[in-house]
Amino acid sequence: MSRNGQSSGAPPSIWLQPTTTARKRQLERDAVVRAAIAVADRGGEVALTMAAVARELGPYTTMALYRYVGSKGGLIDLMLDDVTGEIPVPDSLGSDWRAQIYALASASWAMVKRHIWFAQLVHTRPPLGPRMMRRTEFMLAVFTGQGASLGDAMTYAALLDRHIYGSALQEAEERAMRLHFGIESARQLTAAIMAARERAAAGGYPNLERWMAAPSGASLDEQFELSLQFLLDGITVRLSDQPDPRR
Amino acid sequence: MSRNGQSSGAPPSIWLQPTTTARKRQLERDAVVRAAIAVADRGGEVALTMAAVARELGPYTTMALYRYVGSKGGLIDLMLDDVTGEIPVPDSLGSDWRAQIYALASASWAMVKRHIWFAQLVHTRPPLGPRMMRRTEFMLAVFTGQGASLGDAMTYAALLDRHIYGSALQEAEERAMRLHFGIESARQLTAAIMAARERAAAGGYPNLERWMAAPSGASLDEQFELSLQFLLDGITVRLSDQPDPRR
DNA sequence: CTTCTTGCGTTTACGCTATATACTTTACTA
DNA sequence: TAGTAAAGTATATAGCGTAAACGCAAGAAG
Repeated sequence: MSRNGQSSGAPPSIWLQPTTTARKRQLERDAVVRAAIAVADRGGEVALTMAAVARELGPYTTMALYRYVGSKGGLIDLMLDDVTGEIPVPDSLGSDWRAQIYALASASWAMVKRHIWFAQLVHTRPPLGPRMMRRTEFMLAVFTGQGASLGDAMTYAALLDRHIYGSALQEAEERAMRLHFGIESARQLTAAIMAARERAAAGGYPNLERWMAAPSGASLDEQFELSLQFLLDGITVRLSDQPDPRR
Repeated sequence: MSRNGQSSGAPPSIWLQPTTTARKRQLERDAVVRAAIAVADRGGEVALTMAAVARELGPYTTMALYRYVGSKGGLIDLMLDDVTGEIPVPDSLGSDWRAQIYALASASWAMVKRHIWFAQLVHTRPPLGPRMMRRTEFMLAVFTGQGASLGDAMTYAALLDRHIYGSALQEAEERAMRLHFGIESARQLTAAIMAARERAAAGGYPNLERWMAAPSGASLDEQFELSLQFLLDGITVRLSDQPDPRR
């Protein structure tokens, strides 16, 4: 009943399985992952189907993919880890912890904007890929290097990731909604906005209506930056409250 | 081709359609929504299928639901708005803006913890429900009342919601993963953790491995609280930098 | 009281998804 | 050259959302 190592249950996370025996022609796996990324970059999470990936690869059937990625979940694991590799992670700790963390967060933000599907999928799989672990390890090293306990370090790392991926999710879903709803043409867009605005007016929401009439405020990039600084400020205070920079 | 009002395109958001003519026996809609919420509360997003909702209602077929909610998307709209109604929103502005926003954020957090599916679904639909609009309107009123521009007010509101829903998403997905992977029994859980930990050790991630060996740090509730305070601190500074509390 | 209309709920059907299983084909190795 | 292990295909299944057509029951109109 069980397919391998793990005692039983259900699909046991591709990271926990032995590396594919890789006997004869290991020219694929990477190609499959690359094709899947291309498909998802183009159409987001909804477009990522096994059939679409096979089509992207050319002369292959859907089932051929299963030889290389085990399941769709496994493919997603590989995709997530692959693009996480686009984020540069320093090899050693620098003198300015905040600058290093800021750079990591910014690079992460740039990556998730390139790959709109990332934020939609990252929450659905355990983050056990080597590059994802390396990235987390770096953050932990930075914070513990500043005297934080391991628990606090993980708290800070999680808090920053939540912000990065949360912001990306917002952008991704907005884009998806714009595609998926009938809002291709500008005419339909304004029509939809006007209808929503009327609802706001009728319901007695003056501020909301005013905003819908003329959406204003920081761009998502600026919002990202702003919140990031808020969070880094908070972490800074907590780190300096630390009894003593130890180890 | 088009079903009603809106010129064309695709499912035009249930909020923008005329309220159902409500001629003969309008005993349902609410019952459908309640049943759907019950189903999703139990099994999360993945369990929310039209068939499951019909089964929950008892003697109805799947297709019967479509008379009342138009589509699955429409049902989700109604569910999201319904539970948003569980968040108390003050009728007027108090003297302590931070306390009011804090209370709203805390109540929102409590709600999304009760309804694990909320964070998974809120990003997939435009937030046009009356109760969602009312909640947003209140936040805008608070911040503009403190002298913020409308754009800044929306920025702050969005930033807080991102944190609330992002935190909820993390909790929801962790729970979903625990259910969906073979981690029903404690034995399997520890086995999975140990395997992951070995990967961390092999990869040379000492901090990560140490943390996996003995996960520590703030609970998700404490993390939520911590980040919330960071964000409120940041907003406070920005509000007090405002030239003058106007209007 | 009878006929007409209207809308509820069901039935049937379609296209799409992931993927288990069994098969054929290919290519390297002994 | 024969044997074998892997690559890729064909087929089939269960579940999903939902379009379309239908039977039926209840209120309105004559």
